[in-house]
Amino acid sequence: MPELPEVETIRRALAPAVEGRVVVRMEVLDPRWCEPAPPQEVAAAVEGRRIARISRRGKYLDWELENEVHLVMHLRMTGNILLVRPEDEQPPYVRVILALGSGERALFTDPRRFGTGIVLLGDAARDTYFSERLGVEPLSPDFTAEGLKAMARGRKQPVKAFLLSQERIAGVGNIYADEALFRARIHPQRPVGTLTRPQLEALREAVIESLNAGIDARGASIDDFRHPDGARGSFQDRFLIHLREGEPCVRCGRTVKKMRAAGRGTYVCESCQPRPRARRS
DNA sequence: CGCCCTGTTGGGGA
DNA sequence: ATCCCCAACAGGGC
Repeated sequence: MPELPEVETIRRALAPAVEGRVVVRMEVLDPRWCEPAPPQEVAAAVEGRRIARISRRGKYLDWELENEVHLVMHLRMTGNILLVRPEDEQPPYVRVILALGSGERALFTDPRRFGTGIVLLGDAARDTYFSERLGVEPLSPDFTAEGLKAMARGRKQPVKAFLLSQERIAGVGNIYADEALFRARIHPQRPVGTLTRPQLEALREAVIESLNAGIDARGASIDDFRHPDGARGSFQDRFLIHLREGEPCVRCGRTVKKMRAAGRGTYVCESCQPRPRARRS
């Protein structure tokens, strides 16, 4: 579930509920979560600190605590944050517990245990961590056609792999990449360097539209995060192309195909998104 | 019932 | 750069 829109949804729901509160205690139940740092070291850096702000960069969630202590989380594929009251039943797959006082706790749940967390001391350390891994925020004014053009120039890399590379554009995952390519009518295996200026502009707009559609699809109420299935809305309803193998394309009616691109399952309408032919860059 | 495949992520090695 | 495998688990198909 966590691509940029899902993490942003969690951030919006969580922020008003936890900002200003103190992390009374932190329990890391799965040591792998913060590897290689020892869980008690992570807990010690966090405990007793007030939560100043919940922010997001790419698919990372940043708990900004007082004194520039950052608890940076990545939910990977199945991670989620739940806010539970004392009387609530403990949901399954809890990996980390943040006790916020008065019995309320924020839980990091994750069936597959791919999710991770790290403590970064100082805003500069946080900035470095992100800038080493993440490129432009697609929903920011920095995401321009000129920038896209510069990044794409001369590259033979398939456009889908390009969209998925977090070091270039931060936060676009498998589903939204398919969605954006469908909206822009571009085939996933098209070498990114061969895209025309109008196509790059269409792609830029399609990325933004797809991400916003994901964010808007759901009201980010904190109540969504008070039970185990919180914020996991019906998935396929929000997407025009993803998980539609064998079904008619919503635009032309031809059958949606499933293929492999950039190592991931990829859905495409070969009529709306014609296969690349010429091999130039 | 059991085996095999797939997957919303990213990192590492060939 | 690029492909493949891996992490750990659930769910579906056969």
